[in-house]
Amino acid sequence: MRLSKLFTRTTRENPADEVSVNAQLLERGGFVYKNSAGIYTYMPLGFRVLEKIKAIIREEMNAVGGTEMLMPALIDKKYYEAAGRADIKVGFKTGDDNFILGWSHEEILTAMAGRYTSSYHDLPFAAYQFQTKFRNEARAKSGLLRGREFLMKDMYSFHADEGDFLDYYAKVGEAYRKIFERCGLKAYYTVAAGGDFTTSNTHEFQVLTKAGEDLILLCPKCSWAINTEIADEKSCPKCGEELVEEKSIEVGNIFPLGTKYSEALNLQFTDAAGEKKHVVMGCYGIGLSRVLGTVVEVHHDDRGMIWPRTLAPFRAHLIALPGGEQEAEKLYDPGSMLYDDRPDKSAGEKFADADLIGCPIRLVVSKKTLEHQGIEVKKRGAEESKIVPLTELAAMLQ
RNA sequence: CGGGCUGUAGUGUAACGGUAGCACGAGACGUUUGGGACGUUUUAGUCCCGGUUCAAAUCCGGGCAGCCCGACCA
Repeated sequence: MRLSKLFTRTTRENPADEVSVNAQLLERGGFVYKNSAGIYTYMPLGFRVLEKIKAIIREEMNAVGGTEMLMPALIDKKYYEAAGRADIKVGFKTGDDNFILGWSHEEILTAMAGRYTSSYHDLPFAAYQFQTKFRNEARAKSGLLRGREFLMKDMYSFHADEGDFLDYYAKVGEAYRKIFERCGLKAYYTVAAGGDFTTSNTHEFQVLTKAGEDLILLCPKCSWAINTEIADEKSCPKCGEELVEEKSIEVGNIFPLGTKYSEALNLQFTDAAGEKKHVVMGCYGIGLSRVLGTVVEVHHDDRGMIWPRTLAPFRAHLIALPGGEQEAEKLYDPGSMLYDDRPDKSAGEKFADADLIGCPIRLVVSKKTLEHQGIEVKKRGAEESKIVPLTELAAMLQ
C-alpha cells in the first residue's frame, strides 16, 4: 500500500486523556479511531493486523476440527431467558424490547443445535465464529483492552460425555497455546473461576503486562498460574516454588459448560443404549481486539509499535528518499510493503512514521544507497542498518 | 454504579470575568532534502441548555462526553 493513498495520517502528539500505551500508539499510528469510550473503528492498518490475528486463529481452530459459522448480533431475548440470563446487566437493550445486542452465544447455538443433534452419531462437533460482541461495561478502559463493543472468536463444543469433552478441552488448550505464541504473546495457562460455572478446570490465558487488570499468582519455575480471584496460595502446588503476584490481561479462556445450557434449552441425544441424555458442552473464547491491544502493550518502544512478523500490517516499510524514487517504484511490492512514496515529506518525518507504524523491516532507497547499488535494510527495534545489494533483496525478504 | 478530574480549530495546548492566542496539521508560493527543515501566506475553535453580569471559554445550575480510582466483569 502506498502511503500517498492511505487516507489515515499519523500524529506526533499522543491523544489527550489517553493513558494506556495501546490506545496512544494505535491512535497515533492511525490503526484505530476511537468513536466512543470502548468503541473503536479499525482503520486500514489496524484492520490488516486484525485480519492476521483472525487468520491465525482460524487455522488453529480448523486444525482441531472447529467449523466456522456466523451467528446474529441481534438476538431474541427468548434465547437468553431460557437460561435465565435475560436480565444480565452487561447486555445492551435495543429499541425493540424483544431483542438484545448479543454479548455471548451459548444459548442461541445450543437452541439451534437441537435441529441437527439426535443421536450420539451426531456428536461430537465444535462450531466457532468471529463476531462483534456487545457488553455494557460499567467502565470501558485501557484502550482496546476493555471495550463495550469488541471482536471475539467464540467456539462451542458439543459432546456425548464428560470424557470426550475433556479430551477436546485439552486439544483446544493446546491450540490456544499455539495461537498466542504465533501472535508473539507469552500467555500463561491460568487456573480460574468461570463466572457462573464450576471453579474447577476453567482456564484463562494470561499475558503479563502492567496494563492488565487481572492479578495472577505465577510460579517462576514451572509457570503454573492461578487467578487471585480464587486463590491466595503462597507456593506452587506443582513444584513448591514460591508464587509471584503479577498483573496480567486475559486474552482468552476455555471452560466447561457441562449440561447447563443443554438442560436449559433441552438439547438431548440418544445414546447407544437408546437412552436420552443431555449434551455436554464447552466454550472457548479469544478477544481479538484485546489481543491486538495486548500485543502493542508488550511490543513497543518510545518511538512506536514493534509488530511481530506474524501480525505486522506489512512485512516491510519501503521509504523512497531523493534520488531513490525510480528504484523504489521498481522494488515496491503492494502485497508485502507499505510504501512511503510521499514526495513532499522530509526524511525525518518518514523515518518517524516508519518507527511509529512498526513494520518489522525498514527499507530505504536513496541516492546514497544507490551509489552502492543497494538498499538500506534496518530491522525495527534494532539500532544498526546495513546496505544490501538490490539483487539480494528479494531473497532476504523471504 | 459510587468518587475524583477534565471538556477551547483536524491534533496538542494558552487566555485575571473584558480583543479567543500559539504550535503541529491541512492549502498556496518559494527555498530545502538521511531523523518530524525554513520563510511568506491562507484555513479552522470555546461540548449542549439555562442562569448571574454592562460583559462568560472563565462564575453558578442542569445535561452530555472523556479520562482516572473503586465496585462490577462469561
